[in-house]
Amino acid sequence: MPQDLLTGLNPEQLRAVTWGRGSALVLAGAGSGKTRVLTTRIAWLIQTGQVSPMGVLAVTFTNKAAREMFTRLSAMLPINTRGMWIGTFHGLCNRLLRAHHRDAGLPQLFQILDAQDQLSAVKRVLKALNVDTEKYEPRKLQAFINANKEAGLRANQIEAYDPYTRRLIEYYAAYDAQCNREGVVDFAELLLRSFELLSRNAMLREHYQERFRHILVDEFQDTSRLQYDWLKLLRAPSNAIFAVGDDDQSIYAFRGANVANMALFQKDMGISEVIKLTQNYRSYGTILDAANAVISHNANRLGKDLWTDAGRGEPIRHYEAATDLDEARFVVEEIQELKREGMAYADIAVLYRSNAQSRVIEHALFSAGIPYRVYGGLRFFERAEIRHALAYLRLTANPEDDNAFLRVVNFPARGVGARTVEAIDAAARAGGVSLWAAACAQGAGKKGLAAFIQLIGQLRQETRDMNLAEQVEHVVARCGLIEYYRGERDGEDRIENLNELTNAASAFAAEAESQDLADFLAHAALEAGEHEAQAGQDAVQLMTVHAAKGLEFMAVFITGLEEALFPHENSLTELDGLEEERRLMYVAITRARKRLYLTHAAQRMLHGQPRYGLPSRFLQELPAELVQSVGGWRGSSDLAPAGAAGPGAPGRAAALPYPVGARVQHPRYGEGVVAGYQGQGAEAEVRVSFPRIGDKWFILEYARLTPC
DNA sequence: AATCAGACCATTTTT
DNA sequence: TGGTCTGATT
Repeated sequence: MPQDLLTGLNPEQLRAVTWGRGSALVLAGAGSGKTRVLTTRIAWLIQTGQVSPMGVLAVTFTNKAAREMFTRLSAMLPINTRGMWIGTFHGLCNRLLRAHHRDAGLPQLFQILDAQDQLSAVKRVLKALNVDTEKYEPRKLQAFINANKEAGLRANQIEAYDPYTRRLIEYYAAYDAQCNREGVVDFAELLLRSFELLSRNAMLREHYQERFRHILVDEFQDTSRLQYDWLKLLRAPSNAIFAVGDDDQSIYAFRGANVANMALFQKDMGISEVIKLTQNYRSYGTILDAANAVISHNANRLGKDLWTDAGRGEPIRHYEAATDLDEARFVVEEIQELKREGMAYADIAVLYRSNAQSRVIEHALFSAGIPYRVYGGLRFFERAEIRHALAYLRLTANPEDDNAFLRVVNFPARGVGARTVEAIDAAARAGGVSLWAAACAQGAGKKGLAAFIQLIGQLRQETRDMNLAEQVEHVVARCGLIEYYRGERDGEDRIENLNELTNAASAFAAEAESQDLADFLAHAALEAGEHEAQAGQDAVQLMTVHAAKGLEFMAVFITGLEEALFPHENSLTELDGLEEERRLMYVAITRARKRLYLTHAAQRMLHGQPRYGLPSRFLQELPAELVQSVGGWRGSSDLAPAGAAGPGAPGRAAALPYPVGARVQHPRYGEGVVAGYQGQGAEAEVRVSFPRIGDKWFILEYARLTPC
């Protein structure tokens, strides 16, 4: 009964869950029970008979969030949630396009290109057109295509005012033509194609509009222009969209996310009043105050402050490291202390702005014998051996798949060299046929190629009557990859992964109740799998701040809080870049439940060069009373940064007007940090590092520096 | 076909 | 600094 569902909700949550007046925008702060609200609302709508399970469309950004929703919903309602339309934008579009492939102009078994596949497809297009890839870089073209598709634009809809862009448009068109020819779609195409399908086909559109009485959107601040338009297309005027998001956690603008959709949504739907979830169930007061203080420096906000009734908690700890090594040492020592106090390693996260920062910390953790896990490596379905195996599988399903063909025609090596492939490619282009067809036409003579053609044909035959897991197992066993990796030095792991692929297939078959190879391949593309996980192991979590979004930890270290690093220097030249960096800081702070450490290093090795950074402005934006300094190199004389003791440095530190790392003011360049000294006596020079300007050398005697 | 040296580059990346 | 990519070498 409804009371059961609704007990334990706070007034804000209750209001959101039982919202009854059309579309709603819910501003859900970090840790405010957003997922709970979303799933409870779905359950409530169903339980009160306002909608049938089939009348709900719930959209998320990640597979993880979608799974979470399924799980919670199953726990709340005695219904079979399997057939419900809950999923990622891409997953749901895939579903839509499979169901209406004919109307969408796609083959029934269309393949999905992931980012890597797409890049190789782009390269092939450029090669076929004889384009100078120095001038038109494949990656740039890929980004151009995706950005435009995500804005809802086909090649012929883009306006160009310069010849360079006109060329890009031309290549975009050629790329789309190639994809159509090969029956493949990239990620952005899934969305654009289904958007076009629905906008062109009124019958279909009305059918789904009629069906989805309630549309619910998670992480609404991350929707792109096209995703928002897609949602609007699916909504009949009489139906409601329930959008949940947090503008303060919008950190993916660089990937096409458009926070402005939140304001636009209010306007489009005539929403006069935003529902705000501001009670936080994750962190102590001090941490929330810090988060509120930092984010209050942003100008363009819908506006909300988080609060808790959990009490103040501990102060935030700030450590000023001399160097990145010192920072890592501090992190390790504190982790050891936390462990001694009884905290599990897995409850501790070390966050950083960019991946390059992980190495020093990893090294320190490794040396100390502390188990750790780094997010952000290759995921299961992205590994080379898995992609090879999938390519064989794709060829058994559809030999015309040129991407797959090229990937494995000579892997493992079977004597099909570049010349042969070149010839096949030329023949295919001349005849307007697939590489497979061209290979079959001329393959008889060439030994290796004949073997390949025979192998694929054989695999095709043999797997015809097998179930999914058997197919995968058979292809993996027979395609020659196992033998190849057996001969490799570190091939055992790869063989293990290949065997794991069979398990992945049976797990998929069970979960999705599908024995369809195409479904499995789509799954592999859409859900690349867990990040390098050793699940169950008690290990410290290392990740970028981006990767930490949505997660929480008892203790969090935010490292590298230096100007030019966090906020990142590149962001300062981007439109609203600094605000996005600040939101990133906000996300980072709100990951911590109990204890939060902030660290920065006066000197850090970057690209093989020492860099001297000022403390991040975000540190200054924190109210001093929330932060407790836990020491650092300034406080103890034995921790001078490496730069001070190098060859050429003056013999006696006392003779120096400023210690290395001191903040100084220059009349021309502004505020900087003393980075080092060189030379003696009258020739002594001082190096000062200025943010955004770089390092400058001054003759010590004449340098117009003042301490600050 | 595989290995190696040198060039080049270096924010973040749910799908 | 170190990872990746390319082109030359064997």
